[in-house]
Amino acid sequence: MESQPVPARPGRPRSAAADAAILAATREALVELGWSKLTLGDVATRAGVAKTTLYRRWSGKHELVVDAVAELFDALRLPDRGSLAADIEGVVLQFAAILARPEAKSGLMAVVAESTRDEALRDRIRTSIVDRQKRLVLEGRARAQGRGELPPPSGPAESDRTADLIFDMVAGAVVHRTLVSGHPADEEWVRGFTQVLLLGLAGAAAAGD
Amino acid sequence: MESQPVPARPGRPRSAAADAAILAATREALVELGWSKLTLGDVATRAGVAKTTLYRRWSGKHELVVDAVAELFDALRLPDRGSLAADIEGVVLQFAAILARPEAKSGLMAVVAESTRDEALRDRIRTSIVDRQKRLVLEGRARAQGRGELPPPSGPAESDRTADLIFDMVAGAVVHRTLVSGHPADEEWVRGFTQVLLLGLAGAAAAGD
Amino acid sequence: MESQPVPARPGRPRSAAADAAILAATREALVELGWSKLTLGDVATRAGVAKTTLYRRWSGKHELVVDAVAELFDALRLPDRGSLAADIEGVVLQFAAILARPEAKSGLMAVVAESTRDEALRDRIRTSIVDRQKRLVLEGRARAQGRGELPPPSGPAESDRTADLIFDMVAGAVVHRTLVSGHPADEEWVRGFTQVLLLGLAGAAAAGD
Amino acid sequence: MESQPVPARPGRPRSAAADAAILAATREALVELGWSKLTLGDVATRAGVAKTTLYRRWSGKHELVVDAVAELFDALRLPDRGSLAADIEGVVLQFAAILARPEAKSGLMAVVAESTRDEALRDRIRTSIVDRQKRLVLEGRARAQGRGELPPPSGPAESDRTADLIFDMVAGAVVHRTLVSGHPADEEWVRGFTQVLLLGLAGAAAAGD
DNA sequence: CACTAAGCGAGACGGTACGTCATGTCTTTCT
DNA sequence: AGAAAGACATGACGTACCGTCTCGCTTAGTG
Repeated sequence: MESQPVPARPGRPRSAAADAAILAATREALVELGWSKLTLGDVATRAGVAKTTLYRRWSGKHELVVDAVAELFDALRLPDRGSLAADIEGVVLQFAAILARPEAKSGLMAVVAESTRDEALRDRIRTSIVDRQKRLVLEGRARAQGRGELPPPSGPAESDRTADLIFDMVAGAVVHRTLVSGHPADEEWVRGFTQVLLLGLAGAAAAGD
Repeated sequence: MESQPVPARPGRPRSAAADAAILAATREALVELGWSKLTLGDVATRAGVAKTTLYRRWSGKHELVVDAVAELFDALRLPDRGSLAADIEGVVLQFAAILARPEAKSGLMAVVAESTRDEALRDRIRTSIVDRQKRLVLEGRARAQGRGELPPPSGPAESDRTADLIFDMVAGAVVHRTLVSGHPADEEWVRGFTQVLLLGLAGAAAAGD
Repeated sequence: MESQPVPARPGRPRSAAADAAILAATREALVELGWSKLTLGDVATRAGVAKTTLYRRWSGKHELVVDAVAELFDALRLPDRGSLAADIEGVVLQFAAILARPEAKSGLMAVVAESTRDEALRDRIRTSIVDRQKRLVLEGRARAQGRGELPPPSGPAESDRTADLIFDMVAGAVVHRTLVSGHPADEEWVRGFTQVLLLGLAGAAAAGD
Repeated sequence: MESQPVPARPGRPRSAAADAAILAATREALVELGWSKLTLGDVATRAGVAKTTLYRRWSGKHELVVDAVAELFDALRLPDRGSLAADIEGVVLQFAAILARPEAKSGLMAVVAESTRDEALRDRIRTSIVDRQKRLVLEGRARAQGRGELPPPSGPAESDRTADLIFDMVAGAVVHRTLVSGHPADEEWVRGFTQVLLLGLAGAAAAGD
């Protein structure tokens, strides 16, 4: 029985090790050089790979950096600290810690900038990074509902709109604080921010009745 | 009064018209080409100016774009719509409208990205754009205090911290909504966002007593 | 007689058809693309053969083209037109006709150029092309001696030196006329050239006594 | 009075030193590397010049090498050795000496090879090298006519045809001897060749009456 | 009214990275 | 073991832009 749908194409298969080496080299170069001085030739050299191998897999600097940065955010976990507020503070602190790393901040804003003129890149960012982390908002809400901190789910449309708003507010505030204002998103700041967010959402939910 | 007649350096004075032409050409090129394809040679040509003239005034692409984009945000005004919520909604909508323009979003994110590795650029952004618009938060709060919607000013430290938080939350959420999530920051969204923000701030103020 | 049944090496024997297909494809590519734009990948594709197959038989572009071009010159025949002058004119015209073909001129000069720095290639050219066609000079002289147009053979050293000179003069003049001067080596030119050559050789033989 | 018709174009003028340095570097690279391993990047480096500067003046490797090699042949002089035969031997020996230099032989055949498919290159070779050296044939004949070794000039058409034939025979034979047969065109060979050529021409002239 | 000093348009210059292409080798699977 | 397919390391290609420079010319103030 041919249970695996592997096409078994002719010719030498692509090296799986090369992909990993390239993404790691990309992050390394981002740390050392930053976005604007990162060159694909240099990444290829660091990865011990030819430039052609790199171009065979990615169409350019932007696509490559999206993939390299996306892996960083996969480390995010929703901690169970006993209360909704504490859970949120925990995940926001993790998010802030990732954003504080040079390989994340330098590359992330640059691809967002480019994505304003490149539909395909925008989709790639949304698929690889944004939508993938929205799970945290949904998990957190579900857990809070289980604890009785939030009312049980209402209509899905309302749900989605609120989840999107939460995501934009959390990610936006942390990014702006870190990259634009240039101050660290430390515990104190996160506590204040979370308080405002949760009280505001609670108030809006009450008013929305 | 500006009584001083300028140091009066020897030699031919710099053309004032050139500066304006260059900044306008920069915005035009941002609209047509976006950040990454904008070249200083092209900007110079559009402005009817030699490349040397451009380099005599700005040290590079990043500095030039900061100045070109900064002018856009100077059009922001705090409208008097009768209530704090309405005032905020008004100014957020203006902000969203500017961010929706291609010359703003493409350039702004790019210089922010670069500023993560360039202290001087970070300062220039803060000076020319961020701090300059923080006036809107302060004006809005003062007006609301005059109306009695907010309690009179307490200590300055507390003040600043809250003003910074508000600024990060507003700017961050609108930027993230517009550029990352890719949805328009329209009236409905702004109303929901403002409601959460104000209720959250009020609740936090009450809790903070 | 070739009675030996070949060493009979283990494994799949090499395809004989492949060799012919590759040489034909090489000439075809020379016609269409010329030497400098001919690529081995393209030749392999045209021949319906993998690049590896090609490299198993030839060590590179130069060697391959030598073999492809050498076959063209094997078509040269010494015609029997009744007199030495007419015989020479006949063979020179054939030579000129081959040199006029694009697959010959483009490739031939290129390998000669490369052979100035590559001893092995120089030998290959001499073996496969030059020495092989020197037979025409020897045949022609023998036939003329049979007819009594030339005196019977003298010492072998003298012979060889004269044969070499004739070959250099004939091949050189035709090549230079065709490729450098860019004019056709037509009947009129060949008649004039042959006349000078034969009268010169006769005079030199008389003076050399 | 504006006697010099110098247009005085705007902008920085091209560096004359760069041209000379590039051509010298090209010859140096031809000696060390030969045609096929010569790269324009390397030439630029040797000349202490940017690749762009090189491409601003020449459209590619072939054009550049034509100019670099052409300068070599400008050193040819028609010596006055007292007789036509001696004069010819002298100039042929000079020609052979130049062709024996690696920077000449490697490059010359390569550009001739390429010129079979490139009309512009063919013209450039003819203009810069071939036609320029045809002067030697004409000078030599004029001098011999002055000495009474040759009859005074007849019709110009006949003249040109004979001059072309002489040029093709001399250049062709020396090139073929040197590059293809791979033997040096030394004094002995040149004497033999010149004898055949002159006796042949004399005989043909007599027969052509 | 010359003289000086800087600004200015034009375009050449030394660099650096780009993204593509060809070379010759290798690693697959199939014959 | 040969062959087809195609990935791979290497390195040159020709182009584009960067930021600097060197021209000749213009436009002020100053002596």
